Amino acid sequence: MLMENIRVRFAPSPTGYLHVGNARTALFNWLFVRKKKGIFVLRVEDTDIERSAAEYEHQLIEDLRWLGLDWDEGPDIGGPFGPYKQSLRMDIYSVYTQKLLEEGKAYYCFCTPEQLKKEREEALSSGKIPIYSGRCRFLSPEEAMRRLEAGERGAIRLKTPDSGTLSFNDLVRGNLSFDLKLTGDPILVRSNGRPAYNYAVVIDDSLMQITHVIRGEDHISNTPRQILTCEALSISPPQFAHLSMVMGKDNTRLSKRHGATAVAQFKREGILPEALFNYLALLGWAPPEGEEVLIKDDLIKLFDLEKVSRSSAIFDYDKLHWLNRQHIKRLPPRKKAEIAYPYLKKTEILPEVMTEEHWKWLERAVECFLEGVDRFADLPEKFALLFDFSPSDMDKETREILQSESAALVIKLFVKKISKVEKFDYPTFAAITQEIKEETGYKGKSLYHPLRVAFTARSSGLELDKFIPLVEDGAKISFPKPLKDCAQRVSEMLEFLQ
RNA sequence: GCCCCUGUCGUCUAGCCUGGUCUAGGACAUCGCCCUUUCAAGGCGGCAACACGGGUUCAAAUCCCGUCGGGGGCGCCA
Repeated sequence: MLMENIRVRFAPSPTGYLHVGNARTALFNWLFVRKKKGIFVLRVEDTDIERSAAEYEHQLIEDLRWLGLDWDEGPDIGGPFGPYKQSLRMDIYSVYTQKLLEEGKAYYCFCTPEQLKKEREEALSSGKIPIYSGRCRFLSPEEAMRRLEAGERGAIRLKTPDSGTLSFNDLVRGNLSFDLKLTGDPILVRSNGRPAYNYAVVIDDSLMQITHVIRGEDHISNTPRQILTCEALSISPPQFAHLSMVMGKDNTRLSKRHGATAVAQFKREGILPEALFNYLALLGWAPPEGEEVLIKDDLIKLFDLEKVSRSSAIFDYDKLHWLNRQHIKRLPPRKKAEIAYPYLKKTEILPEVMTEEHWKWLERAVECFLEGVDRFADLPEKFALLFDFSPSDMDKETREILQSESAALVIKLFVKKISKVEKFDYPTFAAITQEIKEETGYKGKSLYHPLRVAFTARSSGLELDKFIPLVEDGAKISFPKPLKDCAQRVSEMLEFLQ
């Protein structure tokens, strides 16, 4: 028997791709509940038919799973308190609505949206409180019935107190209190018969026995309304915890113009799910010990909802990238190659069908190039060092290296010597350069720099002890675009020079 | 306009509840040095913050008040 039966939920509406802000909310819920060994519920809030789409719902589930979250009850796996989609729960809500109407705790409102909008604007411009006037509150039930029967469509509102204070304890912010005269009668059911968000959540959370509601700060001012609804329904409200918002660099809500915001986008760029997971957990929370590179199990152990920051946090792409590098490093070589493959196949560096020989080579190549790479999507560009060798496209800096006094001689000698060797590898390279060094007296930069350029047509890149074996072995394997070996490269370079 | 939340290095934060141990700690970024046949990685080091103004106190980042800044909300959106 569990001492406390903690149940939390993540309740997104399928109106767009999963945003990192929402992902963080989901993650904090997950961390909290996994630590407490409770139940995580996924519920889809699709009461707004105009904006919801099935396509988004699938994407949402996929993104959540990719991030590494799992749930114990949800629309895709069912559970004892289903259905887990609000659009499938319409008849449930109406039972409660009937009850509230009968008890006189809710009433029909026939004001039109246009009328309400006008009133709101007038109130705002004259400095008054822009809340519902309560005009229909005093309509008798008989009058309401009459108008309904006459074909008028009405929304249903909750009758709320006109004065007093309502306060509740927020798990991250402490005691919060609100002046009830500033809270108008909220719409429970829209005139199209669909429940409004604030109403549906209350009923669903109660029926699904949710004990802790962990959500964004933008819901703080909804909370009094929801507690009032609980009271009308005679149910006890859950505990609340409101998380701060995620901002962009300019301290406005994180949006597309700041960079990637959708989980799927980070996935596409080659951010590891464990890195995004790790980063999101660090956004507004810090582990007590100081070590920040953490995996899920560590995070579950260390997480503490009450230690979550109350102020908003700016999303830092640099730190995400750093964490990504840290997590990439921890991956076994084969895994890195497998993740890298799609990115390289897409740019036609690697073939559709990979032999074991390809994989082995790729493992080595990826191991070399991944150093200092932020995301897997940056890899094709790095591989160009191997696959694109064109002396005619060299940049200014590279050409200058070739114009140094040592360059022509070193390359010429090298071509001569390499033509005599059976098998070229790094030790051979070392031997040849040693000979050139002795013959010409050139050493260090003046010796190696021209050779680097001769091999790569670039002034920087991999270290040659890594580059040479990779190219030599790669040249023996078939690729969509063949890999030239070193001998060929140097002679092409010499040709170009003359 | 009104209400609510929030304010420690450029950024994420530790410390704040339970004043002194804070000449404010860590991480990212940045800068410098080392390593190195370039770059990166790695190692070492530097720069850098208690929003402001009043109180309370022997003593305030920590407690109180005010100001200012930032965010959110005031929907038949969620």
